[in-house]
Amino acid sequence: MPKRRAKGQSHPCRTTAERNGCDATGSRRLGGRTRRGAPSPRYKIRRPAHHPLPSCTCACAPVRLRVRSERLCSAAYKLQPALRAPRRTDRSLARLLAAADMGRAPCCDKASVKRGPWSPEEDEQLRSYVQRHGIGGNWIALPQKAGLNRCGKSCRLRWLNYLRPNIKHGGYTEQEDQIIWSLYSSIGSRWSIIASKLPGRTDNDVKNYWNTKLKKKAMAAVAASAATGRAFAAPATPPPALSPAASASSSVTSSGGDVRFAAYPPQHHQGLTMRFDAPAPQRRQQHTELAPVPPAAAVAQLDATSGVWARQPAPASDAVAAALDDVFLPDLVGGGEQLFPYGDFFGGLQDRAALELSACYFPNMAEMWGAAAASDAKPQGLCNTLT
DNA sequence: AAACAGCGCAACCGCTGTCCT
DNA sequence: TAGGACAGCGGTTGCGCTGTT
Repeated sequence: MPKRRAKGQSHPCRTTAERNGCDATGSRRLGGRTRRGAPSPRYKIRRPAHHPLPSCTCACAPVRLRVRSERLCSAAYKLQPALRAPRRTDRSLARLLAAADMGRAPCCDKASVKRGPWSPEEDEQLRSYVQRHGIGGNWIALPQKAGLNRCGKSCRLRWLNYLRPNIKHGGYTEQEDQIIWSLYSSIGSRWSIIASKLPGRTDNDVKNYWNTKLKKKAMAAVAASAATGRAFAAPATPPPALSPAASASSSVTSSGGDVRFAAYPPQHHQGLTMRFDAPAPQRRQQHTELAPVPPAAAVAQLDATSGVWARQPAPASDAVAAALDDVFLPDLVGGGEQLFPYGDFFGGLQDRAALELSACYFPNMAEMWGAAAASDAKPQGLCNTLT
């Protein structure tokens, strides 16, 4: 049964008493409050205006953007200051301008297609069609062929996130928690990459899981460690060896990944910076030429006696930190100024544990970005096999 | 019994990347 | 080089469920 009721469709029962009595499961069903209009906390976190690049002389000064056209840039800014946003390109600006000029072309006629929750019948219709014919390389055309009165994007989403075989829902293990936690701290909210390391999980599911549960768990752990004055402790359960699939993807350039797992976990880490609400790093195109990054083993050493992560000698540590900044923060940190205010509430501590764990999956950062580039952030078994 | 409040998560929205002409 | 078309991604929304008052 779909959980959601279609927009504008009132509940079949009138009174609360009736509602309470109409639950098919037999349990009480009370209240039901919508939070319409209440902005989510994340919504309030807006990226600040960007700083101008010396090379950009236009009024907009779209920083660190790949916009070369002053004409497009100025036109866009005059039209809508909000267009002053990261990752703009000439191409995207031109498209935005065109959309503003003529009205955005919808991907489908939203008035005539069904929206909202999927019925079991629709699910079966889509499932059987895809199993018989595949996607056919065109989601837009699929609904018509399958006899579904749905938008192609909606069909795609439903299939990838729900109907696709071997999808897992809920029941996250400690190991999965650690993987998500570690990768998030390293690469930010690149959910498709993170999900690709978790067989059966979708990016949407991982994202929801992080936002609703794991983030709180992580924050509570960090807060607890801060309150006790002890260094932050990572999740207790060590990740076992990589799954065959993950191992295969990782073993190409990794000779030490699984070995490093054997040394996990550090019981106490000297400082950890979890970048909650961190902006996603710039996309892979900007990382095709990577800064030289030392192997992960050089990042930190676990003191077997004390269980404490020992700092490297200052020069090496600085070099590592600088290299990592090059990889992760090329557009966020510049001239000693941090543009996005994230992670500060953890006291500006340095993360080593997260790097350690993520290094198990991506023994070095070059491999990680290489994997991202190779997969184009496509989760395993998703679009690659369907489109 | 009823109302309130918090949460989970499916679905949507808007944008970017890529391919092609 | 410009632009159309489509896939994919990450952020956000909002409905239903459930515990509490």
